[in-house]
Amino acid sequence: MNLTPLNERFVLHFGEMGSRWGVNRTVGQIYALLFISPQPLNADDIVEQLGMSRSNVSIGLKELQSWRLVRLVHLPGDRRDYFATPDDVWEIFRTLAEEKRKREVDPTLSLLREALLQEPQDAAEEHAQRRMREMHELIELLTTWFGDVQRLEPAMLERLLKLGTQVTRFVDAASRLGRSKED
Amino acid sequence: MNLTPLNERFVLHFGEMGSRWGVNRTVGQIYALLFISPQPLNADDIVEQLGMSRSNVSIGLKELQSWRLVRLVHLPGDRRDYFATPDDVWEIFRTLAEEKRKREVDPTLSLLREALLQEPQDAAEEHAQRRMREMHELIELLTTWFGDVQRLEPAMLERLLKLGTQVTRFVDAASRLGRSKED
DNA sequence: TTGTAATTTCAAGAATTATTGAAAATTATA
DNA sequence: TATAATTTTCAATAATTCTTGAAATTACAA
Repeated sequence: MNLTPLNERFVLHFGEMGSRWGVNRTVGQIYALLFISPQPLNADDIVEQLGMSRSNVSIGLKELQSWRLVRLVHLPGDRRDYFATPDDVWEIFRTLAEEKRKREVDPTLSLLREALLQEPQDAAEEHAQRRMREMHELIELLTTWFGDVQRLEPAMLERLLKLGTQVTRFVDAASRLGRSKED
Repeated sequence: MNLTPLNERFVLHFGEMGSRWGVNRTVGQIYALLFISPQPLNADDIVEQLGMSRSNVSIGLKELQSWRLVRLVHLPGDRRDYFATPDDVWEIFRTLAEEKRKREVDPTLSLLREALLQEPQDAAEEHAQRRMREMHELIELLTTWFGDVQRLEPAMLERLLKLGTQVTRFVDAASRLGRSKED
């Protein structure tokens, strides 16, 4: 691996964590390398710096593109494909959250919705369906909230986050004024 | 698999999704079964209903306990171990979030903190460190916020979520009054 | 077009992870 | 303490996923 100790450490860490995040080691490493790189890299740059096969890099880049975590860029007078991560870490977070929802949450929501339409056949199924309803309501609430909040300007989102639990004061006030959206 | 079609569907889905959540198929299935079960189940119940080996169930239950997603219970006059998921889905969500943070976020925060203490050796490292700082700040902000909010009463949390982006009104108001915690 | 550079696909082997039955260990209680 | 019930561990193998070099495909420039 052709990196300074500091950068190697970072890249290796992302490789290791990759498996916990649902991508393999090489995908994690490629992402990490692109994230800290001062300029876009082409596949051969990545091969050279990470010491993995060209085909592996090709597959890994495809995977990262499918997550919309790296974008393809072209440099003038060079026909090779270059890759870069978005500059704005808020945008990265948003993309990651959207993709995770699409892959890890939405299929479950669909299944639950479908299951809740069935007529329970006995007491056990009735109980199971009640549990599924609880799960569905929670996930629905969380994802709806997240989808709404995510659409805020990064600056507003940042302020909201920094405010933290202080917002509860306002939530209390809103409740007293009967202004909360539901219930 | 010894389940009604409705329940089997649910259990199989969790098995499939398991790999995306970072657990294997059997762990996902065991969790799903316990989640919808009207009463706690022992290992042999699980073996019978899911048709997997006793040892696999033992390993899967250990894994779920390490996630604090199932708890061990004992029935009077029965020495076998029974297992159940918490009743409150909010509690389940909270546990899941805490464990995910511990396993998937905290190690990265540590690494970033350590990397940011190093003296950059050249321009490239300086840029890399700047990127790591951006990442660190974002993750720190998100996890701190989440940790705070998570400690709220479920009822308050639910109200907050249902309010959604409406809170931004109050955030605006707070800013105008110079009351926001920082900056 | 044709030739070359660049990228992707593929099939094989390597590595990792999951699953199992059998044996061992643990636990409760007679 | 001995026994029987229960749970865990382990080592073998099955299944899956990853990695690779070579071949095929695609994109582009002359």
